[in-house]
Amino acid sequence: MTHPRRGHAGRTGRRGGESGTRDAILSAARHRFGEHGYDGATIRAIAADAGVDAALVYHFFGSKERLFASVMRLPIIPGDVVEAALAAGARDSTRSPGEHLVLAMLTAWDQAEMRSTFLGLLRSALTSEQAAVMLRQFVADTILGRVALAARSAGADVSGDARYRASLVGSQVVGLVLARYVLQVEPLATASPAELAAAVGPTLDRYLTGDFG
Amino acid sequence: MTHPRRGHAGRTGRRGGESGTRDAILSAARHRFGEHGYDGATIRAIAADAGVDAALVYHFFGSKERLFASVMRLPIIPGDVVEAALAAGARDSTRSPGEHLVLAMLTAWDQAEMRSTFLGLLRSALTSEQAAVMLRQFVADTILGRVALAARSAGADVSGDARYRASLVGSQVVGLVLARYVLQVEPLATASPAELAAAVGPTLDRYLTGDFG
DNA sequence: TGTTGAATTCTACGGCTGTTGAATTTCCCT
DNA sequence: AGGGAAATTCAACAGCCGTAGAATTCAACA
Repeated sequence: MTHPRRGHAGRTGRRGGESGTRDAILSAARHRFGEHGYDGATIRAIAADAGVDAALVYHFFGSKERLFASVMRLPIIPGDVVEAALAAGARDSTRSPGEHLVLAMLTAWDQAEMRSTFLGLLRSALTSEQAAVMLRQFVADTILGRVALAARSAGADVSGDARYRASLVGSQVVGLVLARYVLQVEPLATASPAELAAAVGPTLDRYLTGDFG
Repeated sequence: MTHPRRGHAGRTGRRGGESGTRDAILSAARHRFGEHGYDGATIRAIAADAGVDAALVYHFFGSKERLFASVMRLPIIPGDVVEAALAAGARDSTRSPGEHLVLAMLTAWDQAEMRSTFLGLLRSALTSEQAAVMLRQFVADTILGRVALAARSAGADVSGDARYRASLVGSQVVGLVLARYVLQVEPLATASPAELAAAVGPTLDRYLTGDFG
C-alpha cells in the first residue's frame, strides 16, 4: 500500500528528482518577510508556503536570523543604481538628476523580488530597534553617501551641509515609497513613473543644489 | 507578619487611596504601542510598566484591541491643525502655507504623547494589513481631504488633480516624519523646526499650487 | 455594622513561537 | 551491490501570548 508518489511520499525521507526546495524556501521567506516584517513572519508559515516542514528550514539555514540575512542579500547594489542615475542626470539634458533618481527608484521597486526585499527591511526596521540600526547604517553608507557626494560636486557648497541635503532627498524618497507601496495611497499608487518623476524630480533637484536656509 | 504596606500589599485585593491605575495603564500602553507597534506590544509588558497585573488591563479595557482603540483616541484633531496651518499660511505673508504646515506637523510630533500615538498608528499600519486600511481611511478622510480642498481653492486647478497634489504633500510629510522620528537619520533628527520649514516648506507649496505634468 | 460593588491579583488554559534530535527515505559514488 | 551523505518529516521541548474565572481586599453607603 505504500507506493510513493512524487511530491509527498510515504512520510519522511528524501524526495526524488531535483527539488529546488532551498530556493522555494528563500522565495517564500522573501514574500513573508516583505508582507509581515521580521517578527510577523513565522518559520512555520514560510515552510508551509514552500510546501515543506519547518524543520527543513533549520536544516538549510540554521536559524531565523540567518534565513533573514540570506533573504536580504540584495541581487543588485542600490548604491550603484543611485550613482548611475545621478551620472545620467548630469549629462542627459532631457531629464534632471532628480528625475533620473525617481525613475531609477521606481524601476527598482517595481520588480517584485526587489520590492519584497526592500519592504522586508523597511517593515522590520520599523518594529525592531536592532533592524532599524542596521538599516540606518546601510542606507547611510551606501546611499546617502553617494547622494551627498553628488550634491557636493554638483552645487556650490559652502559648508558641509551635503549630508543635510542628502537626508532631505532620502526623506522624500522614502515617503514616496511608503505612500505608493505600503500605504498604497490612491492617486500615488497607480501613477506612472514618468508622471511621478515630473512631479517629484524637481523637489530632489532643489534639495541637491537649490537655495535654502 | 502580614502588615499591608501601601503600594503592594498582602497579595490580591484592592489598594488604598486613589490609584490612578487606569491612566497609568493607558500611558504605559501608549508608550509600548508607540515603540513596538500593535503586535510587538504585549499586555503583560504594558501591565508591568504600569506596576499592575495583566488581568487588570482586561478588567478595565476588555481586550487588547479595545485598549489600542482607547489609546489611539487622539487628544487633538489633526485635521483641524492642518486646516489652521493652511489658513494661517494664506493670510500671513512672512511664511508660506507649506512652511506653516511643516511647523505645525513638527510641533505636534514634538509633544511626547502625540508622538507615541502617531508612532503607534504608523508602526501598526506597517505590519498589519488591517491597521493599514484603518490608517489609510483615517488619513484620507481627515487630512488629505483638507489639503486637497486647500489646493483646489488656492491654485488654478483644471482637472480634479487636487487629490494627487494632496497625496504628494502627504508623501513628503510622512517621509520627513519617518526619517526624523523613526529612523532618526542624523542631520534631520536634530535640525530645528524653522530650518526644516525653510527647506521643506517650498516643496509642499509647489505640490499644492505649482506647475508640473 | 453589614452588604454591595469595584479594584486587584493568582492561576490556569489553549495556542502559537523558535528550535532540536531522531528517524526515514533517496541519491550518488565506489 | 553497498555505504555514506543529503533531504525530508515527525514529535517534542520550553517559552511567550491573549484571555478567562475565581479569590481576595478595600471603599462607600445603608
